[in-house]
Amino acid sequence: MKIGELAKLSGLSAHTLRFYEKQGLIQASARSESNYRVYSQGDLATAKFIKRSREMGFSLEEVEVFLSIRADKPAHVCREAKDIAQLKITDVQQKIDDLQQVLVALHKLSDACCGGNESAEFCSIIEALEDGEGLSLAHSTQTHVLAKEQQA
Amino acid sequence: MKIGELAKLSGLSAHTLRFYEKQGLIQASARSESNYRVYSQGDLATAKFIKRSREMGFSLEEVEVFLSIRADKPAHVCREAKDIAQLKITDVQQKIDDLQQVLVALHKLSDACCGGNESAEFCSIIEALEDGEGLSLAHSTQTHVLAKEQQA
DNA sequence: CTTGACCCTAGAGTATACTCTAAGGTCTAA
DNA sequence: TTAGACCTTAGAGTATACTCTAGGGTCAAG
Repeated sequence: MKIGELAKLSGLSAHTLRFYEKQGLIQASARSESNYRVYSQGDLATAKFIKRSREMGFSLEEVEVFLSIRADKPAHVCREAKDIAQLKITDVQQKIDDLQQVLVALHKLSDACCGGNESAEFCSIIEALEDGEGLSLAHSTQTHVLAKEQQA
Repeated sequence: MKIGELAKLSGLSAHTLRFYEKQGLIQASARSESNYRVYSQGDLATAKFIKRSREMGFSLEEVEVFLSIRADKPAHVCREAKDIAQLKITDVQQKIDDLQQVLVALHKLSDACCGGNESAEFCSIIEALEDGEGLSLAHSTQTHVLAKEQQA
């Protein structure tokens, strides 16, 4: 199959597939006479493997490791895969904890405000951000919990 | 005070303060003869305001709105501030929900694996990523929940 | 009068993962 | 034969928020 079909079947875009190829994650098993990428069922499996890994929150770098384990399983041990998964779990748990603290602080901020068409002269949100009272965010490992996610 | 002192007192770096100035968030109230930025107590309050807002998860764009409300409160209403806070709450809650789903899937993935020095030939992590069974991630509003955060 | 700590600017670099563009070639069906 | 859908490449652009560099000026202490 050509890249368009692989894209459809894998759920990744053709652009993304070419990008992954550049990153060394997946290669077309052949090229047609006209230099089109030709993919096999195995390539489809690989594409899906990558997609699933990404959905689980693994970075491309981590996916690369999984792929190399997958490519030669006898040469690797379970620990290698589990270590990555465990680190990711810790990471995700930390993010959740941080976000939960932010959420509590946000609720405090928001709940105190009437939210109406009243002048903001005494808006409790602005006031709270000004004096910082009652908004304590226990310091987590990540200073700017959300900073890294605001590209959504 | 000069930028170094403001940095110390506000907890923002001098670099960041200059960056925020470029973004129009904060201005030095004056310049010295040698063209050094000179900040007032009010500027310190503004710097802290920005820092607190960032810690609450607001983007620079959102902080800008807060600052403009703060700069002329009578010209604004509470709703403007509360709307931003509410949107952020929804946003954060969504992120938490998504991460929680990822966490559950990650646990499933990891718990099934022995994690030992056994050959990865039958590693359940790799297998699960291959066939995608039992890893269902209900589709949330954000396809790649973690994709945006992996710059941590 | 020199050292070291500070300050200035404009602009480039960092992180991650795409996403798109330009300029062109290929293929299929009407 | 021509439109339209597909494919190719290299490389630039996008998002956000910094973070750093180069090259230079300022200032107080010893």
